[in-house]
This record gives sequence, structure tokens and C-alpha cells, in this order.
Amino acid sequence: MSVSEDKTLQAMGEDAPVSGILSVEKAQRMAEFFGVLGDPNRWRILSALASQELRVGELAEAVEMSESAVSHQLRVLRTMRLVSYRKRGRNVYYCLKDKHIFNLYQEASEHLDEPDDDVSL
Amino acid sequence: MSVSEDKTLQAMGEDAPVSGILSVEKAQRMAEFFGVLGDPNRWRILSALASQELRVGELAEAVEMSESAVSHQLRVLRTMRLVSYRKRGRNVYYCLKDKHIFNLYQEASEHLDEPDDDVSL
DNA sequence: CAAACACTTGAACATTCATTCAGGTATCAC
DNA sequence: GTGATACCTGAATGAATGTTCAAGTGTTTG
Repeated sequence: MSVSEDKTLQAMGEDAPVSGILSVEKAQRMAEFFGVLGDPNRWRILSALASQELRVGELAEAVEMSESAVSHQLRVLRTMRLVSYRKRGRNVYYCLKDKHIFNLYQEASEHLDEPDDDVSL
Repeated sequence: MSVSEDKTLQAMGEDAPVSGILSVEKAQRMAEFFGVLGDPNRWRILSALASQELRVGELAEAVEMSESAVSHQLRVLRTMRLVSYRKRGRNVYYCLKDKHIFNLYQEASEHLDEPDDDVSL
């Protein structure tokens, strides 16, 4: 039973041998991934693709961004493997890659909907 | 049965009436939340707190950051209600607030561990 | 009370990042 | 081929962000 790369619920600390702290590398990978989800327009793009496959131009119109901006963001989403694409002639159709994005959305929604008690210090 | 603020798996688009796109406000809230998880040092802090309650100074030593930097980041984590704290004399003990962070970590890990097929364009 | 301690705060600086703009590639219609 | 379409790319600009540094609160110790 390997210690590194465990996927269980309590595994968050098991990457570092001593004090249970995430290694710099793993922390970096986590941050890069979640950082991609740290932009409102990328969420709008993802949500647009949640219901249907869309071309870049359609996406741009739907989320009210320039085609260039959408294309730049799609490249980011592609490198994090959050979307996949399919070329048809001169069009490129994008869609969500897997279900993880839904689970992340749901988990975050639940957290954000929790009653916010005392936070001040 | 209200349409807004649904928490089901397919609810991602249900916030916008027409095309299933997240409203700017909801997208903003999502981005702010995930943006907080978009920093490697914050993940190291969270992972350190996963196993035990820690004071600010202990945290700083554990993650090898200055106390000031840790304190700044803890404020961010507090406003997103990812950590809670408890004052004892001149010490302040921090701990994780709820289980959501574990689920998010797990979901992201699964995603990142998936085989990466063709991404280039 | 004074000094030490634990932590927080605000401003400054450097870095990162998303958009715009101009231009480039590839495909289709005529 | 020519022009139009659909999309991608690179450099540049302005905004957002994390750390450092210096200073400030509040608490405990002698």
C-alpha cells in the first residue's frame, strides 16, 4: 500500500512524510488546477458547455466575450483537460470533458450556501 | 420548485433563464471561491490543518512562510470560511471549518490523475 | 509599568493574469 | 485564385495578487 498518491478522504496530508503537509509540487498542481476555476468568464464558458456542445463563435456570443478572449480561455481549459474539442471543417466544437466539473461545482455551491457565522477577528 | 439556487448535479446552468449560462454574479462567486484555492501556499496551510489544530506561529514554521504571510493568507481562508479559529490568550488556533475541502481535494486529485490524452490543437 | 510575545494590519513592490488588438493559418464558396 | 469565414496566436497593456517590511493591537511575564 503506497503512501504517495493516495486518493482517500484523509489523503490530503499523506504526500509529505513527516508533518502531513502537502509537498510543494502537489500543492503547486492543486493550485494550478483550481486557479483555472478562479475566473468568472471561464465558469460561464463551462456552464454554457454543460448543456450542449458549442462552436467557439457561439460560445463567444453566449458569454458575451470576444472570440479571441474565448479562444485564449479555451486553451487554458484544454490544458487542464476540462474541455475537449472536435474539428468539423473550419468549425471547432467544444464540450465538457468529464463529470468532475459538476462535482466541483456542486461541492462549492454547498459550501457557499452554508450559513456564514462569525468570521471577523 | 424554485429555479435559482438549485443544488443538483445538472444545476450548473439553471441559474440563467435562457441559455443555461451561469449568471455573472454566480460565476463571480464561484471564481472567488476557487481562486482562493488557486495558491500553493494556501493548500499547504490547509493540508497542515487537516491533521491537527495549529497556532499561527506553528503554521508558519510548518509551511516555511513568514508569520505575516501566513496571517494574510489565513484572513483570506477565513473570509471564504475554509478555516475557523479559537483564541486562547495571545495565541490563535486555526482548524479546518468543514469537510468540503476534503471533497474538493479528492475530486481534483481524481481529475488530475486521469490519463491525459490528446490536448494539442 | 516595561519588555517580550503572538498575531494582525497597511503600504509598497514584483509578479501573474485576462483582455485587446493586429496578424496568421486553414477551410469553404464562388 | 479571390474573398469570406472560423478560429488561433503573440505582444502589449492594465488589473489583480502574494510577499515583505514596518508598525500596531492585545496579552502575558517579571
